Amino acid sequence: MKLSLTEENYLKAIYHLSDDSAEGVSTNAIAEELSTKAASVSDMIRKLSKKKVIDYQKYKGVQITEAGRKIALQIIRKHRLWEVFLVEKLSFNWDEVHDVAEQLEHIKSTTLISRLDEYLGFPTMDPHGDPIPDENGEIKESPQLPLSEFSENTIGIVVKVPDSDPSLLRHLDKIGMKLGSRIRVIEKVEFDNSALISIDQSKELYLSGEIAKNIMLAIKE
Amino acid sequence: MKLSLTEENYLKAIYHLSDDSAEGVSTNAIAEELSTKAASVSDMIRKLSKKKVIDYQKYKGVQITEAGRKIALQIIRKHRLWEVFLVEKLSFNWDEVHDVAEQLEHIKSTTLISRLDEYLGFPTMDPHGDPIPDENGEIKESPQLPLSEFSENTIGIVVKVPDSDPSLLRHLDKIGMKLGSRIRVIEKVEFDNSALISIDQSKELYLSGEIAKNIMLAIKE
DNA sequence: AAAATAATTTAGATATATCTAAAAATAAGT
DNA sequence: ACTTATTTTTAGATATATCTAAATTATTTT
Repeated sequence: MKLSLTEENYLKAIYHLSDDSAEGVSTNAIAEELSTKAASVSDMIRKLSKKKVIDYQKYKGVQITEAGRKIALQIIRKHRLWEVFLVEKLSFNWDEVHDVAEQLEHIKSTTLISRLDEYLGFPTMDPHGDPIPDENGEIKESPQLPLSEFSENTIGIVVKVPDSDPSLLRHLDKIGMKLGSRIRVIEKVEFDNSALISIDQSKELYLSGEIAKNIMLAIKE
Repeated sequence: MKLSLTEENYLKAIYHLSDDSAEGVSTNAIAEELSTKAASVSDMIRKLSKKKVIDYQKYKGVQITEAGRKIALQIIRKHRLWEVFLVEKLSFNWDEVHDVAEQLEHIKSTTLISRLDEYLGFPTMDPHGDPIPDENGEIKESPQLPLSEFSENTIGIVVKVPDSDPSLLRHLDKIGMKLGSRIRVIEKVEFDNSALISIDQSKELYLSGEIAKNIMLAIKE
């Protein structure tokens, strides 16, 4: 199955939006996600439907097919492997990699991506903690909870932060919180849902409830 | 200056064809190079001319401008740096890298390319021995001659082979001749212009005049 | 230098990806 | 259930990149 760059981006958007609800994905939601107009989405939907990567009935929203899901996962695999490369090998900060990875994910070469995977030591998650699907599209997710729901005196490893908000990523970078950081919740403040935490057994600071809700931790202890 | 992927490919083709002669580059030559039709080239030429990356008068062929040359050299820089990456880091054979590099060269990010350059140790030539332009488009070329013109008992380092012919590249790979190989011309055969050579002070073999003409060596001794 | 040949450009089509504005279908409010 | 509002689709345009066929310009041959 050969898809154009644009078709790949649509399919990826539809895959991501499918996670949010079991319902079909609406035309407007896709338009919003891709910063385009509903009319353009309608056109593309018909094309993708003809290629059997989505199911579609007029006015009923779309659902990704198994074939489409496989393709989307391979694009996501490439995106995340390139992100690991950029951060680990080229010393990018994890808040700088998204735009470049967005381009690199469309490079066509199965040899390239399997060699890259090997070169990086077969990583299982990208620098934001998102899991990297394998060649068959399988994902191994570890059990995780938002920091805000951790109780006092428990420890977790940062495994996921939203990669969509640069200002949050910059802030986390500033306080020294990264993927893999060991977080201990020392004290929870009832009044504003903030929490006193320690990062990597050294720095202690208060984290607002708003931020805590966005940090996913793998349960450690 | 922002160019589309297609515009970049046209400009690169025009740059390469400009080397061959001091004359302007003909429409047909560009069409041939890009496996397209003269009519399409005519259209694109007008576009590139409007963007001031080439000079053009109807029916008179095109000449690349200084601005165009700078852009072409940056694309070539990216192409060759990626080739080094593929061969040195991902263990590609040097006859496998062209198609992938052809895609990677269009990734837009100055940070990416300067970090990649640093990561690779600021290489001066790609795996085929072609020089890598610096950020300013400067090229440092070392003095070189085809193997066929070396006299008996002289030594040279393989610095360049045509990257356009996979069958030649595969053959060179098979006989163990690579970029950087130390070649000694032991004996020249007058009858067919072949030559007895040694590769890296070990393997000895006869090389046809046809192949010898295509191997560029830097003069060593 | 006129005729033949080759190269190049234009005119008109097609395919992709997008848009705005209008029409049609669905969902929501009373 | 009927009107209103929202969502989605269609119709018609625009821009890019391509093509074929015809017209035009340049070059070569005799």
